[in-house]
Amino acid sequence: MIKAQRGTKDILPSDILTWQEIENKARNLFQNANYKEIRTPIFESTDLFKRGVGDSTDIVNKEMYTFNVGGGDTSITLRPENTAGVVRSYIEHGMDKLPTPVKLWYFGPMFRYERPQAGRQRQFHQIGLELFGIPDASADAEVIILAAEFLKANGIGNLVVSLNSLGCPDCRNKYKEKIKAAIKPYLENLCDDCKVRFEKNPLRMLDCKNEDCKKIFEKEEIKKVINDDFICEDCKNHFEELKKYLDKVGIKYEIDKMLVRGLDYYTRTVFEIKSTALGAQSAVLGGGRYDGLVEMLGGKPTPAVGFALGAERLFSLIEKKEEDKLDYFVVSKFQDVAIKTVFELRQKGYSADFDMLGRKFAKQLERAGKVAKKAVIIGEDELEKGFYTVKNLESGVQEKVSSL
RNA sequence: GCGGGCAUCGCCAAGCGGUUAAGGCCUCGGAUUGUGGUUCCGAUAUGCGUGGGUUCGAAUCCCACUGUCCGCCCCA
Repeated sequence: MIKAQRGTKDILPSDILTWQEIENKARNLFQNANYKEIRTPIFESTDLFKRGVGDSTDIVNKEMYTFNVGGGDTSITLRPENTAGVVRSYIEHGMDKLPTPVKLWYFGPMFRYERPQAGRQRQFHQIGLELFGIPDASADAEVIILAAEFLKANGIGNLVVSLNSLGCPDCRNKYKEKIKAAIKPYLENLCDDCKVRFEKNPLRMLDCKNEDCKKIFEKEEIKKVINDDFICEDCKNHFEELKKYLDKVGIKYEIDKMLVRGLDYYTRTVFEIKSTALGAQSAVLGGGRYDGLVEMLGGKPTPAVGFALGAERLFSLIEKKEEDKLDYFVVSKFQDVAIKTVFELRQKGYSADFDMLGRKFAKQLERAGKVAKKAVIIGEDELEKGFYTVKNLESGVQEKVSSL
């Protein structure tokens, strides 16, 4: 038997209403906020992700589905995330000529070759949005507010946003050097991963889960450097402004100096929303500002901010939507009459179905009782005298009507 | 890439070396040739993830593989 590939899942009819509900809520909320939906291709040039997501990230280094096509001279990759693709589209279609800001949202499958576990699949879905052209913290605030609103709309209450600022490239580089200087004496005691990170991407050391590394970062002298406000005046003001906006709207947040996201393109604001109900993969949603990405991918310098949300993780947190019963189930041994009646009911906008196997009366009614609110009964009497018997299947009350 | 648990019908699940592999749900048929959601009866795994092995005998023990779940890493 051929089975679904490892790390992929069928979304079955029993779950589809809940999925549709998630998508509907995103569509309503984001379109109300003047975001337009964009659908970009599932695969892109491998180069886009190498440059966009970053060569030093795990995503690019070991998790991409990459193929050589066209006789081996074209390398394509199944998108592991969608920001790079949306930015590519933004540049390619000259969206910088559109009124500022340009606000886009998306929903679709992403692909990462990882070991599946709770809350992690190889094909998974993300809902996200991107806002282009606004350097002011009001843009960061809007994006975070929409993220919180969206979760709230899905019944996730009491959420707290983890917030941090990574600074701009300038202050971040200075910060990196300071951290490296502080940690250097302990370099030998770090885990192997952190030794590599020390050179390639020192900030990601702070995310390390290794107990020995954690202990080192807990040391007073190092903690002081980490917690030191390294960011420049402009970045600091930007961050303060953002907090002010969030306070004004009443969004709860906590500053997490350790929050360092794993994609290279983030600048200044980064944020994450977690749930303890999810197990090890606790992040439901993550995002931040990426002021350098558009330029890095060949566009004009354009500030931007966005987030992405793991739809499967959200799905596991929310109450499942039950299927509604049909308005009518037509019960009759005359199949031609049944099919015509069902057709007419549907034309009037009712949901309706009938028995296609010519089962006997009791069985048809049994089915009706399971799937519908009302049964329309059409037998010899009804046919002859030209009326319908409508039975309310919840109350058992039955009445004769001349039309439906 | 590295640890640990688990794998019996569409779903849940008993079985723990010995003749025909419980049970429940769902599905299908009947009791009941026009009144269901209550009840009763019947049907549905020659097979227990796959391949080897141990044994007179294996779903039950051993090995390998595969899958899945949980964790590490990383991320949504």
